[in-house]
Amino acid sequence: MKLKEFAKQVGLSPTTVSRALSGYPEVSETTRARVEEAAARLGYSPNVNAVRLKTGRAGAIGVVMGRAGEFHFAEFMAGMAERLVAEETDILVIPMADPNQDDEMQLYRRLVESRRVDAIIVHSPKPNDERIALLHELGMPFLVHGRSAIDVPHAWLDIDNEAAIQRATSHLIDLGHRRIAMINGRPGATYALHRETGFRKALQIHGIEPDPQLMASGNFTDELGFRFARSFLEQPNPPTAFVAGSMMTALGVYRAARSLGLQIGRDVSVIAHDDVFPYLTADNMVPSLSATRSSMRAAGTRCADLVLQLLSGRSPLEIHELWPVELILRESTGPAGQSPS
Amino acid sequence: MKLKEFAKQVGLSPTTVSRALSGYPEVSETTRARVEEAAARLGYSPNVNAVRLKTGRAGAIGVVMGRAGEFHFAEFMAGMAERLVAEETDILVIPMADPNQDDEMQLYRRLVESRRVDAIIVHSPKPNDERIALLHELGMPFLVHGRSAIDVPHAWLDIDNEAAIQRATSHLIDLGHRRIAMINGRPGATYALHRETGFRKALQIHGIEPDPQLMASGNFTDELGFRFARSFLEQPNPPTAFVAGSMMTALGVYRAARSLGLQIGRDVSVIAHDDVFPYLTADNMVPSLSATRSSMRAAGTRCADLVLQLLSGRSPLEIHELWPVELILRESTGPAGQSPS
DNA sequence: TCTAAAATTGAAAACGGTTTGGTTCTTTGT
DNA sequence: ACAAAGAACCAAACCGTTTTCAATTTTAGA
Repeated sequence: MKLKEFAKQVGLSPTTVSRALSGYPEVSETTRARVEEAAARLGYSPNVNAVRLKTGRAGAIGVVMGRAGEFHFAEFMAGMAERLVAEETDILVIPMADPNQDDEMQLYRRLVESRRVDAIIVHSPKPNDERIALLHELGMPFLVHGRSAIDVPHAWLDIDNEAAIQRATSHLIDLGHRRIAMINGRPGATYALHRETGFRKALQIHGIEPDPQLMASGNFTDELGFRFARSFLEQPNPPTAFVAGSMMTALGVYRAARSLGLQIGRDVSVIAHDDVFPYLTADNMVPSLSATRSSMRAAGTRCADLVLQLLSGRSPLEIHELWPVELILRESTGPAGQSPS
Repeated sequence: MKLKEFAKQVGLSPTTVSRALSGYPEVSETTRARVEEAAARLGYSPNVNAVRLKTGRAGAIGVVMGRAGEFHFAEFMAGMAERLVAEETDILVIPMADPNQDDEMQLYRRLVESRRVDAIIVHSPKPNDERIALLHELGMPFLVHGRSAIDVPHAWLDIDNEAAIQRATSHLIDLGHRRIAMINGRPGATYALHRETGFRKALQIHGIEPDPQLMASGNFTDELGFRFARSFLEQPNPPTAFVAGSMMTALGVYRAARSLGLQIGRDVSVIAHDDVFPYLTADNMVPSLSATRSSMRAAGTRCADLVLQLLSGRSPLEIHELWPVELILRESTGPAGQSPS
């Protein structure tokens, strides 16, 4: 059913019908009601592509998906979805071909030029992130999930990784731990740097020298969690506590400790960062996992919200949110005992 | 840069330019080369919205995302992305408001009417799935990931859940297990029914009566895995083996067994279904997990491929793929010993 | 060399809406 | 009662392509 046809049925001009449905004020309330009723009854809805062409709006927010099937991704998107379901806006997932640098820039460039999205969400930014510079230069509205030190105005939402890890580490130190290992996320991303800073600060405040032998980084997988933890624990002077980057990493750390006959919470303490997944909860691990916690889903919801604000004209300069992170203490952390021999 | 303007720059009519770029045969190769060079140099690319309006194509495949942040989802999408990155097709994620039945139908109806997607992928179908009937009725191309018994022609791709679980169960029986528990997925979905059938068949062939007290179903979370396994193991006549629906379920089962001092692979055997996640591998669990394995990512890639075929005219009736599932035996399965007292 | 057929190219009409710039019909103020 | 302002509506232009149909140029055949 096309507008022209529909308008004829209602006995009005296309102009008036269009205005009635779009909520313009210059149409009387009685006609508006009549039009809306008829639209519902006859099943008329404007052709999206025509609307988009005319208005220049794409009606979608773009999210570039990396190759590594990040398990955070689904949660974040579910969160976005929660906010966007009421709007006339969908989520466009853009696959990233290669982790190749140039290609990625090309991808963003083409995405902007193709006008398929009204805004873009940038994930895991680096301190000096080219994507941010590019999007700013191209004039595409965007929101950064995470933070960048780049000198370009941009909207962002991030969790306070530094404070979270500093607090977690301090807590371990307060428990008497002196040799603390850190398994961080992929190097390069700002969040990993922030976490490292938080870690180092906590050590420094308590006069502990960080040991590069106890610091590692890589993807958030149980595999790496295990490998790093195991190799640390097999060192001559092993750590008594771990700060782990993710739930999956923590699973690996648990496994490594167990494989060496160490009891978590007594022989070895563990704190991990928990993005809150419905299918794997820190509370349920054995022993339950102490964690710095921040809901990835909530972040998705809020990011969607902020992007909508951005699109309705709010300045990116006003949109900066730094979320505090909870520290939930459970059974995986305990006082440092005598080093197990 | 608009077509008209660009055409003028190249010294050709918009018609010819459009044809040159779309690969039509009636334009000479020399002009095509010239146009393509100029397009690259001047950075011209057609306005997507205009193209979509004119051609009626949306250039996107729709995937409806349920509320439960399924961890499978990201893998499947990553797989789709792998195939679609080369095409001019993106993935549109449509958030589902409520798990409410009517609402879901409304959602699909509106999605089709809005012409935002060229095709839809339907997940976790039920034997008599209304969505399939609706999409068929509305004439929207779609592919079902999973299977439905509904009497409506449709393209589908599924893994052989029944055979997989039957084989897994048979293997446990061969090892001497007689009391085998099953923790299945959400009731209602065909895949859960198929798995149950496979389970029952294996028992029946060996003359074992299925015990409803040892069968449960629910979301794929570690939480439910733990709860069900724990309650089963605490029964007077506990199971000696488990068939678990997912990796997360298996984590819960492991935990439950450990919490009761049972050793997996000796006191209790476990086989789970593994969708192959980069961040949590069956091989790395302790003890390593025997599993029925099928790559969710590969399914995503193939589904994307099949949808493209569908869109280029292949009949849905020809598109039926049933993937065999591997059974990988590892340490979590062993001969049934004497019942631990 | 001339003509019919084939290969290229272009002009203009869609595609289905939104929005500008009137036009007509009511109100309101005096 | 009359002009001016306001309310409600409409005709037509436009968004940026693709595609039909027709015109022009080349090529091939005799």
